[in-house]
Amino acid sequence: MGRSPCCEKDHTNKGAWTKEEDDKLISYIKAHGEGCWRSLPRSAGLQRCGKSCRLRWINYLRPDLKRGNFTLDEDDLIIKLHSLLGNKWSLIATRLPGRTDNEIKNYWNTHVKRKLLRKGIDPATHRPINETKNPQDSSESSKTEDPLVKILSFGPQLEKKETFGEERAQKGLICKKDRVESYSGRCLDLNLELRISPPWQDKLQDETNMRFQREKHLCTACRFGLGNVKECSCDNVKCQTEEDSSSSSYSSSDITSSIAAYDFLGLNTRVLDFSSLEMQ
DNA sequence: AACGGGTGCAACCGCATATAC
DNA sequence: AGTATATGCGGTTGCACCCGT
Repeated sequence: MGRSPCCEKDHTNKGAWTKEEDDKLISYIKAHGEGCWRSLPRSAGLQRCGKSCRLRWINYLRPDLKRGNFTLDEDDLIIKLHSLLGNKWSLIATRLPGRTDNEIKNYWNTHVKRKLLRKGIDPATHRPINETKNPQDSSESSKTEDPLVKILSFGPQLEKKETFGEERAQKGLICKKDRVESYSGRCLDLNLELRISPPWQDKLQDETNMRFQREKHLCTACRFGLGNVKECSCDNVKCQTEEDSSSSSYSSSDITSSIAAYDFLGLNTRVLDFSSLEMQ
């Protein structure tokens, strides 16, 4: 025998939460903290299943949630992160404090998708729509001169339900060399189920950290390496100059530029340095 | 004022993985 | 070791609201 059931499904409410239910949940979690969703409903006097309580708390009641419209910066970041991570909403949410995966997912489906389509970009592939229609042209498309397209096409499009580490390891496709080489390509071996290990190359780490500090002061377009194109909303000369010097390193195909590319996305390598991650 | 279509978002559903028994 | 539930995640749905006719 396994565990006992978490709740009696016959006696649970469904649908919209009432103010009273919200209050009960909030006061219970304030007193006892999050977790143990299984026993929470009964202890809190709620006729809901634990799963529903968890969802309500995480997506709506948590005090640290940032309500209101998404800012342009958040907008950009979501697009860039999605180009890297695909529909990994929870992962994307970790880079947007105060936003939940559900909120980002909804925002993506209702706003961002449409916005990208209007710009002629396929939201699924982050490539121009006419290019997406002809997938065998991928080698050609990588030669595009448009830096926006370059960056957007940089990340992998994750296949649904694919467990990168496991599947690729089984196929014998992954080794450290492969991972390093993939940085200069399309990051096909980006493994999201990794564990963190000490920095793999300190010098590189320092450089990217310094860069991150500098770029905190730049506009979004410049942070993403677009300072010398139309997308730059920053009229700061210093910003433009810095971008000029950095974009050259970005265009090279070595690993330094690739990791720098991640930093353009605000993915400070202290948090998301794939080079320092190991396969499970 | 009534109606219908479009939109946004909270909540549900089903699945994969982790974990307790 | 095997089984069943808990948890977490992404996809989908349903409803309230808005707006144009």
